[in-house]
Amino acid sequence: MKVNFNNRDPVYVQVVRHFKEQIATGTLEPGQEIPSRRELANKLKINPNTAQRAYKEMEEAGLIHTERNLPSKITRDEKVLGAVREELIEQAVDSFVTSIRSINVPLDEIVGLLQDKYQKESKE
Amino acid sequence: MKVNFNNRDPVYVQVVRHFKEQIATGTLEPGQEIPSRRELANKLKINPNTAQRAYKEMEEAGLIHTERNLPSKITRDEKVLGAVREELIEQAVDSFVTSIRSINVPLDEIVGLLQDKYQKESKE
DNA sequence: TAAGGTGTATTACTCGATTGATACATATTT
DNA sequence: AAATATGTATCAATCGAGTAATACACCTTA
Repeated sequence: MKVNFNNRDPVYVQVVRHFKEQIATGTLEPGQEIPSRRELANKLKINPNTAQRAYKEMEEAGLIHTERNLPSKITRDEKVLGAVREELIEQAVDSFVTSIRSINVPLDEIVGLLQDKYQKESKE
Repeated sequence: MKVNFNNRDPVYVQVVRHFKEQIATGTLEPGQEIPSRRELANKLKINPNTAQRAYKEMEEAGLIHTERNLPSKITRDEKVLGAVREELIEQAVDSFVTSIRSINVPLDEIVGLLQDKYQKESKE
């Protein structure tokens, strides 16, 4: 468990994003248990309330379930789980298309740039 | 002159972005005069200081030049002008690649989505 | 000369999101 | 029963970006 925090976005947003990525890539599986609020807070060196806020968002989005004091679990709802990946992708594509179109960049040029950068520079 | 403001980003950032887009697409030409701070503020219904801040950013970036009280002008420095387009594109591509890669989306799938959306939905 | 436009600097305020402190009920465990 | 861990709710504090108020020097022009 490791999250590369940036200084722009709120911590709780980045935590949610991180879980969504884990779900989208299958690293987190349906029904899998996740750390408690306080445990997560310890690992990530963040305030427990911040962890709670992230979990609350995910709970409301139906991504996780919590019963009493038992460990929260990733939902088994395939529909919800599938939508996570689609949502992340659509969001990225939409925002990208908006940016690019306002500069009138030909599609060919874009695809070329993407191919260059996609596999490359996985490092840093 | 019309800027579609959103509620996320600071106004002065959006103003700068707007000018950069105009430059990148050639709508604003080298040496062309731009409105005074107060005039722009009137048109866009924003505070004159906000306009000033946007112009200051552009001045520091070398995008515009200001002499005394004369109307500010778009720079004639071709190097700077060309870099604007490249910067906008690179920024968009980088951010997109980062998003997409963390979800492990195959490049083929991406290109398909892009082709669908790029020409489409110019409306809304 | 007076008036009105310009760019610019300094300062203050606002305002809201984000984070943190604290408390409470429940459940489990020892 | 006591202790500890859990989820949750409420409230307070912070804190900094963004915006605004104001003033000043300059120039042009009427």
